[in-house]
Amino acid sequence: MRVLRTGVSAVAPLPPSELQAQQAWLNTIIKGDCVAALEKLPSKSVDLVFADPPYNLQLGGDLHRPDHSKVDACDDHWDQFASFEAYDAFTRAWLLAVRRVMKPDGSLYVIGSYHNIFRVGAILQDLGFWIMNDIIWLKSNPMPNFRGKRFTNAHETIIWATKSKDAKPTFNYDALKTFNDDLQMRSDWHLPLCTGAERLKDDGGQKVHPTQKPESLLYRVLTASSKPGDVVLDPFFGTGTTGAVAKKLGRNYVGVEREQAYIDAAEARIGEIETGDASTLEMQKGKRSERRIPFGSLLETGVLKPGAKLTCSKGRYYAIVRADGSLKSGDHTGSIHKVGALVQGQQACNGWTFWHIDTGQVRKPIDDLRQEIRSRLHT
Amino acid sequence: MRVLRTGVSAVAPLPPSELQAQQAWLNTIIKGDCVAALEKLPSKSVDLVFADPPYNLQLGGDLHRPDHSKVDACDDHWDQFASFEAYDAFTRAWLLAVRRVMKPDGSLYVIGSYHNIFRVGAILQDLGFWIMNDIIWLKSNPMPNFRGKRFTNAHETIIWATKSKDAKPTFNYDALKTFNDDLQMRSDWHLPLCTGAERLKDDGGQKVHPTQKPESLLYRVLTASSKPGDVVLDPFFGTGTTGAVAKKLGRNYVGVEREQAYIDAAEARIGEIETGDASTLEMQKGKRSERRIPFGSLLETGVLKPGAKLTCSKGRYYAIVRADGSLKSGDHTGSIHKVGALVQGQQACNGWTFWHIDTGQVRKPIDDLRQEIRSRLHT
DNA sequence: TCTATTCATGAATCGACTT
DNA sequence: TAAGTCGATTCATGAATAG
Repeated sequence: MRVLRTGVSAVAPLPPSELQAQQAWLNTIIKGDCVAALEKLPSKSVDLVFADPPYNLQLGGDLHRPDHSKVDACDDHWDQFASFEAYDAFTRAWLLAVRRVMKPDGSLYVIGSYHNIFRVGAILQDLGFWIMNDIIWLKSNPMPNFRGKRFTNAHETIIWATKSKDAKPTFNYDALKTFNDDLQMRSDWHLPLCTGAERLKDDGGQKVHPTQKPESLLYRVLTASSKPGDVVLDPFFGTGTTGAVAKKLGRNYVGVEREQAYIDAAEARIGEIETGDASTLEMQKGKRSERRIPFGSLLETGVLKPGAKLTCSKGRYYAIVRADGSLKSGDHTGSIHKVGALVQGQQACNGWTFWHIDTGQVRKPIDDLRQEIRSRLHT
Repeated sequence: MRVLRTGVSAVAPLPPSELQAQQAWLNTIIKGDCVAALEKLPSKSVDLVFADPPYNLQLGGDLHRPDHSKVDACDDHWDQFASFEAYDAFTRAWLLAVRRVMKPDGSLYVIGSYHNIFRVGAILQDLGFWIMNDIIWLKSNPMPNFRGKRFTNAHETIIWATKSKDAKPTFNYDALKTFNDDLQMRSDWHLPLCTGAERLKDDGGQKVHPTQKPESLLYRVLTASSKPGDVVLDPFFGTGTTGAVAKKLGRNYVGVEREQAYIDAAEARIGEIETGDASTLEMQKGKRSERRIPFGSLLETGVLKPGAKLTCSKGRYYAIVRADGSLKSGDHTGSIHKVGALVQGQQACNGWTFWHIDTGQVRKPIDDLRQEIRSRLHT
């Protein structure tokens, strides 16, 4: 087994120095176990690490959707660990290996879900890493919760850490602020899942990797915490999203991956990428559309109180607001929309404009109350 | 020092049983250290716990300076390790105390930031708690990052956990869905900070508590994971947001707090709250909690007659109703569910929504017929 | 060619009750 | 306790298909 593979993308996009040009591992994928492979790299050689380690999901039996189709779960062998202890030992080992190759002012990003991220975060702290932020990737289109037993798991957590408290990592504050319409970039990132043409598929049309990350996510990480010519390491390279974005943005990458199938897909993918003129590249922007205010917010915020009486504009129908945000009108209960439709005997109804509330001498639609909350949120 | 304080709000809002009315600690604030105070409570007596623990018990104020100014604290590895260890020991102690008083199917919510939440989450898992979700409170109006060295820290993390993997916690799925305009509730909650009139101020206009949580946050937690009459514990009661919302929503509360000033503020605050009346506190129920109507009832009541023809929504499949409540479709016979599955070649099928009947010009699911019987039974 | 409808799918720790 | 039965349960998006 060759330890170093020189793939189609072996030429560094932007080697800023003679020294880097001599390093054979730049812009390659190293095949093998993460810890062993990282021993091939010199210490203090990496500016930025993005790590998407196994999440250690502990799934039960099969899960079916309401239409009885089966959910294609992430049940690969590499995600299975015998115990929390085993997962912790694995995590400590790769974090130490990564720590050695990081430059003193380098940055580390680790992504995970509630299954593993708390263990990763605690171990990071135990090893002396310094957490700069935790960042929330909010998925605009997550998979729903089919059984109605939990909240829709609509996000993942990313930890940004440095090697020590004293580190002074790259942080392109102004670039991010400009990108974000002159507002500071926040710790919540609204980005869609990796789907469509970006999602790598095999000949059979099946996804190549169960957990391919969107390029928009890496784009934001690299834009925030690296400079052109920097070296970006991904110790769990998978199908190479990190390498693809690094090449696009004129950064050098180095990946570590165990599965040959993923390496092949990644090399083909990165080979097709051209390093762009950075000024022409555009980050995928978060949705800035006006946020939805659910009816329940009127109760949470106290704008409306449980027991309040709502009427239609003419006072012909009425309903009582219950604490959980449902309405009750005679035998009918349900959302403002559902009850609005039921009392009128119609198929559908916009509860926001149908239901009114009497305040003093004025009867106004509850949509006005929502507007009040919106203006509060904006200030 | 009195261990039990019977404040202005000592009367339980909704004691559902004689037993609870006899328990002196219900709807009181217990003054003292969290672990010691919880020993006064019987085991398995609490339905829901909301905990907002200190972030830095032994770490000093270092971690939380909003201006990120350099701290002159000892930062060598040993001290750092010792500090985290002390925090971990504290966390383990109060989580074990809470675990004892939780009912087997009770829920625990813990809120924190990146400074402490990873340690809390890992310890939760180590102690055998089972994480149901992590929830992100997204602040619509967070404090900006003044120095431009990090992302604006615009969120906090809440962990929802049960005592064990096998627990079956209260989760008012349908109420939350109705609350959220008929979309299932997600793990990201967009809520503003506690400001304005809701924020408790002392005579000098200074905020009474540095980290008062908004009532909207507790409203959602209690709406999700408790029922009217439940017992809600807050082991770090502060100025009593948990108690205030519990009383509003007809839940019993019990708080633990060390600082007399906070206890005074909380008792005054809760004393002014009025509990909503029972009908408005009723939660939107799902179908599962409604009375079961077997298919045979449709025949018994004459809503459906033997020999009736059922079809799927598109009319592609059909079946004949037999007098014993079974269906016959070609060679397939059996229950509405079994025959529905068989004709589609699937493992399972909800016959109530799969099979339809033509009534005049409308084709409607037989579930509607069941609904008619239900409403008849209610009147 | 354009529009409307249907279909597929994404890191998921995803029953409850009776016999 | 284990097995069998009943029957509850999904949102956003893009691609494919139909009109």
